[in-house]
Amino acid sequence: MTTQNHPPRRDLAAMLVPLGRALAAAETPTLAAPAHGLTMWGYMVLLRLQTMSVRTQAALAAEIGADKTRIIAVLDQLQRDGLIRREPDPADRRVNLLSLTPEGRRRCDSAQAAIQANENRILEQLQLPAADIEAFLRVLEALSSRDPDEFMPE
Amino acid sequence: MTTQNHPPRRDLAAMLVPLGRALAAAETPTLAAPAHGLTMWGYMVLLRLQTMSVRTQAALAAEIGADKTRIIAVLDQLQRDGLIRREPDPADRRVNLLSLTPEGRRRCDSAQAAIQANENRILEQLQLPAADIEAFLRVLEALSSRDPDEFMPE
DNA sequence: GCTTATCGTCTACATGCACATACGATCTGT
DNA sequence: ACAGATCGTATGTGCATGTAGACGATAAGC
Repeated sequence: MTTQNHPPRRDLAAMLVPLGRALAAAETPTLAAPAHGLTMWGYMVLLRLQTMSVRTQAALAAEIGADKTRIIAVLDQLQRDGLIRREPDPADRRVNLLSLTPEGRRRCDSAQAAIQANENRILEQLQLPAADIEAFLRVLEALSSRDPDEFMPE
Repeated sequence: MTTQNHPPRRDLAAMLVPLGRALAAAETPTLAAPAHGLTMWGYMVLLRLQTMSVRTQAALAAEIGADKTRIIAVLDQLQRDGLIRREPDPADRRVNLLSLTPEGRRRCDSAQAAIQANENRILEQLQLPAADIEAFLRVLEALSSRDPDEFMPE
């Protein structure tokens, strides 16, 4: 490797924020389509519960970067649509055990398939080597799994 | 018909949006520090003008993903601080030619250096091969330079 | 000259969200 | 049994932002 200075690069946040906004805007119509009928927040919740069920609403909210009070209406709607279960924990009846219903999992998978198909199309448009794309996803995954506090300067 | 040997991956937007939020939050205190005295929007404007001067405010707003009316107060402040020039185009006196002052360039470079130092620290924490990081930045750059309209599904 | 369009600016309005607070139900420690 | 903490919920406030319209100055086409 040449120990040259990197070419002047733009800031991560200055690139990531508009990019995230643009991709989210591109997803919205797909999610809102009658086949899925999801909001962005609702989809975020389903995605999170897809991995594993969550014990409290506060924990769920923190994990998807939402306010504790913010997701109440979201959960109400998802439950009304029969996509999630919200049952009080028999061991601690203050907390709600949150999990996906079979229908919720189906809806989430279907929406995710449509969205990832579009994302693959976008990535292919870049005309970059597949190895680059894979490295990109690896780094992105690593960054996402970090605790945001570690980003703060000392 | 894509190859299916990838592990199930999360959605790009679902990863990028929280990540961008976290990085932006980490940048804010650095920008607000007395040495720089910048808001996030002000910094965005400086970063954009750092590359090249822009002919109209509307174009600048569109390029950094802001509203046309949104950046007026931002430009006012930057001009008051002597960081940008905003002179009416003699060829079309409706539009304002926007450019960085030497002091504006200095301030932008200084802020950017502080921010990128922190970003480099974050990237190193990931303990991933340097080639992965470089590929990540390449793909990110390519995605950022795309027209957001190309992200929309047909 | 007249009409139409564009740019920057200003104003008003609606919205989405974070933040704080309060309350009832419930759990925990003593 | 009692005090304090926690969880879900409801409510209000404030801020940042998007959207829309109107205005004056200016430009371009007929």
